[in-house]
Amino acid sequence: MKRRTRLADVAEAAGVSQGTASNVFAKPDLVRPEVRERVEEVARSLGYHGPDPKGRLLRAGRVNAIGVVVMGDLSYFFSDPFSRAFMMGVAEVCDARGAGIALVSAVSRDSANWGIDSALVDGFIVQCQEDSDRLIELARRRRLPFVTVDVEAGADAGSVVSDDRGGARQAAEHLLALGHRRFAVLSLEMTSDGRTGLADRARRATTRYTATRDRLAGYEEALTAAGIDFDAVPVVEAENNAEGGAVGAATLIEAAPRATAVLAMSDVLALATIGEAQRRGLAVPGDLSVVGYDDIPEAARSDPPLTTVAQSVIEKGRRAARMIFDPAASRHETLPVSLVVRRSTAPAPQPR
Amino acid sequence: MKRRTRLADVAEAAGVSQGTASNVFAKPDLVRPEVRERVEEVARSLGYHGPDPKGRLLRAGRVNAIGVVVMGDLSYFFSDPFSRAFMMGVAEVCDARGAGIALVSAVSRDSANWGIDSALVDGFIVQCQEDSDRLIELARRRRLPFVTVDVEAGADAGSVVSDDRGGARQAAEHLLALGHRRFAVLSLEMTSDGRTGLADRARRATTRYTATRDRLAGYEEALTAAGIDFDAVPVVEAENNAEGGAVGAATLIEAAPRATAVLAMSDVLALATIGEAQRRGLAVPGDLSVVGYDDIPEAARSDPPLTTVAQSVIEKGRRAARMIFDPAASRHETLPVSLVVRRSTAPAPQPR
DNA sequence: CTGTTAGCGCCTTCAG
DNA sequence: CTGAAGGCGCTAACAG
Repeated sequence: MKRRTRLADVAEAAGVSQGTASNVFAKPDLVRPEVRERVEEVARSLGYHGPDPKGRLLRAGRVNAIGVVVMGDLSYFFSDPFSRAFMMGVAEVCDARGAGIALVSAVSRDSANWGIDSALVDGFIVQCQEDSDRLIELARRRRLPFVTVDVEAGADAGSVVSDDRGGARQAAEHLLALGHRRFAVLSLEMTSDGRTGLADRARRATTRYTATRDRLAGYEEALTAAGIDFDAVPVVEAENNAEGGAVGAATLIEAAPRATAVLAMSDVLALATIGEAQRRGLAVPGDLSVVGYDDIPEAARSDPPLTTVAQSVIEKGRRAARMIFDPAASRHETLPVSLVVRRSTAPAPQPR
Repeated sequence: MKRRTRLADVAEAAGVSQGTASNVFAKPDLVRPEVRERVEEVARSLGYHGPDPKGRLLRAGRVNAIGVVVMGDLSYFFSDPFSRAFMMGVAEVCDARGAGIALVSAVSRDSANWGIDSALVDGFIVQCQEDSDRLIELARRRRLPFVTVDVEAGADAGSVVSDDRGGARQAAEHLLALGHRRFAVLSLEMTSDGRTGLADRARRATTRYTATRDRLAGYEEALTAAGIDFDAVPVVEAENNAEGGAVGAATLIEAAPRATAVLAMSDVLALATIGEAQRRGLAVPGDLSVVGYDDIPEAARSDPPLTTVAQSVIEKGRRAARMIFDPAASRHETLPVSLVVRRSTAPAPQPR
């Protein structure tokens, strides 16, 4: 036996037309019971177990699944807590619609691979870090609905972003309200060149990662409005993990020994800063106040618990998925953020 | 404009045959540069951005993606650490092959939904809980390669299981060696009826989930061998999440106030037990020793760090995925488990 | 109810 | 190198 049996074989063997055979499986009520049974009988004896979705697909045009394009490779994706929270939101919406989720890695260049070019899906959700992301271009080529996350991609795509600038501003305003005047910023990476350390104004102007850019802008806006010269505030770039944060925090504390407040662009960096400060005998928040960003679960359990800016990653996933399914829904959403005040911030110490 | 432009339209507009147009995109070297450029030019002006994978699929027959059938719904899947680890293994293999991953929810009943019947994939990995799983039957109908995880499905399917019974026995033997004699078991669910709470012998006899059944058998084997009447050991069934675990742990502690050792069938349940014990002023391991199962990452970071049975879930994922891609690979594998002793277990407190 | 017909979009022969 | 033709498996539309 060469070929897998298909619907036409069954139809022929049962002496009915292909259309009728199709109905036996897709719309059984339309077929007279005796005919139906004969066809089913023949199908069984031929080892045919129902129509192949591949054929149906071409006809129907819809896959009933959406593709989620992940940065980096698939196995990193499953190890990343943000992706996970995001996917919970996406999955919730897909569950409700009976849709599937296909994971698409961004690293594939070869068109033989399963990638944005070749994935069988009805639409894409693309997580990006830069406005001009190559992935957006690829997704656009597919002419399928797609939504970008954390980046605005233009009129043809939906987008879900969170109010990074506003969140950063709130963090800075909180510290200003506590009387702080001498700040330092521990920044996420600005672009993909792997550079870390003190970032001067020229370096900051090259920022391509939107989250970094917007949070920086938010800090600047608040401090400038309070009459502080932002160019005099040291900004240190660090890799967003515990080690990178410790290195960055050390650089920061040495560059700005008189600072009383640190604005950290992520909780991971903020927690590393607290650790480094304590190692050097600085009390948090007694000598140094620290504000983070993200509100990861660890933020509530640290010592002291971290004041931070909370964003709902799950909600981001929900909105993104909904945009794919509801073409009528709003195309661009900005999710609010909120400042969560815990105990890593306190009034500025009195100058002596 | 009614229809999306397709390859045939481009070919016609460019005055070449469809075959040539196809080659322009799939095998550019085969086509004379001047012709190629003209076709590309026409394609651009028509807004055609390359062949649609849907058409290719039917011809090629391969999707280049595997389906992972998850128990329960998709959003639960992303919240479960065990699934996450498993997927890291699967993803690693898929990355290496340039294959994609499609998530298929098991709950779908409607054939219009994306389910095992309709997913566009080249093979399935099915995580099951019961031998006679309905999912296995559905997967078999698709006539695609499939492998079952945690269950042996028969000759036509591969399978990857781990030595649950042996692992459970080791956990119990460890506690016995520490001198414990008064045990309690916090069990995973026994079947799909949603029931939780104390499970008597009759209830236990109805167990359909293989992991639950085998671990229970392992505990029983070890305790019985040590002369302990397993029927007198309270067994509480709980949902495998933080809330369910807390409820179950509370029930357990109340049902067996004198127990010195808890055998928990998952780390999630074990961690919940530790939390609940501490909330009630019981010291772990001073008053109560707790052993988990799985060795999820959180187990090493808990307070106290959890003694548990490690199974390499990542490896399970790797093996399962490899079986799909390599029809020649061994079809049935049993992965070993190992006891990881940390600090949630200690010698039994002296009876007073 | 049932049969016929005509594609869905593409790729791959096989001739030229 | 290029063109013509057939078919991958199925279903919707339309006649009987």
